[in-house]
Amino acid sequence: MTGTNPVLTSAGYLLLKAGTQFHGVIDEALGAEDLTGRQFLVLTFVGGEDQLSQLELSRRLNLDPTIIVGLLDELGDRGLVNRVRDPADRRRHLLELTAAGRRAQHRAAKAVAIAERGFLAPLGASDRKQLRRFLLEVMQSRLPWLGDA
Amino acid sequence: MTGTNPVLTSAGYLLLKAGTQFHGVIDEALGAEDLTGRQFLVLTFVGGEDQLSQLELSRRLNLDPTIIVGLLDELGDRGLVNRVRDPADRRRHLLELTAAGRRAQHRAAKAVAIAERGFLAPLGASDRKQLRRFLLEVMQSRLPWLGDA
DNA sequence: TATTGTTATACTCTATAACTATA
DNA sequence: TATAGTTATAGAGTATAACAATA
Repeated sequence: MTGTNPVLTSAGYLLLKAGTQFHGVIDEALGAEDLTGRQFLVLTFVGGEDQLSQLELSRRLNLDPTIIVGLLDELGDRGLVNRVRDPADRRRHLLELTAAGRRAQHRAAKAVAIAERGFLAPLGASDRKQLRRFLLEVMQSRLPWLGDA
Repeated sequence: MTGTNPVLTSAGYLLLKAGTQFHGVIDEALGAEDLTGRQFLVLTFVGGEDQLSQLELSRRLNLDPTIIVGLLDELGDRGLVNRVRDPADRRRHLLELTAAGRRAQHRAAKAVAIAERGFLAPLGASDRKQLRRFLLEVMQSRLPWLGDA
């Protein structure tokens, strides 16, 4: 197709489309665990190193704090996440995974990894690694909690 | 940060975040042209090689046909796009850019290219090119109208 | 007086269904 | 009878503002 506008083969446009399409792929892959991509990220962040408050979680997910409430309500009802009052500052809720939450996160992470493999299948293993390095390079300054992973 | 979950440094997660963040960057860059990213893509597709109907446009943008209506109404009111009845099938509207529409698309494309440069600034020129090749490889089968650009 | 989390409300966006005109 | 485009409506998702409890 000779006349395709350069915009439509630019890295930026392809990045946008890859992002949205991969989002769909993820949500589908997580359907078996009855999780959305967003819920999976909540589990992942809550299960991470630093014990997060709701406000800190909202910043990492780039979501309004009011949205976090409903997310945690549901994951709490399903017995995957607990809210614990911070004894040092009783306004804050510290978040932690239950044992079931940890198991669900692990299963979901496997499903996501497989989906990612499938999505990137047109690339060979070393190209996939290099793509990851490029993206890490680009995003490092924009995702401060990555540190220098 | 030693304990960062591998999910958060995976190609897939970084792809998602890069996509959403770049979306924000684009919308901001296009603010000067008073266009959203979506409107810019409409102009770009309509200005492209094949003369599209609204239905075909909705497929390329992956948007419901009912959403296209409002988009074209506004871009039409602003004198950037025209709807022309297809003489061969009078149910269809063929879309075309006005002269002003073509100028707006060109200006916007420049702004977007600059924004993309900024977004990918952590990468050198040859890494940017390679990133684009990787993304093209991955997305080629998912964006059929790219052909083998 | 400021901050964390919560609730209620309003707004935006999208999906669904029904309609017109063409085929 | 099916399709392209349109309109109206309802639903989902989000942002805004106000509130209770802590600091």
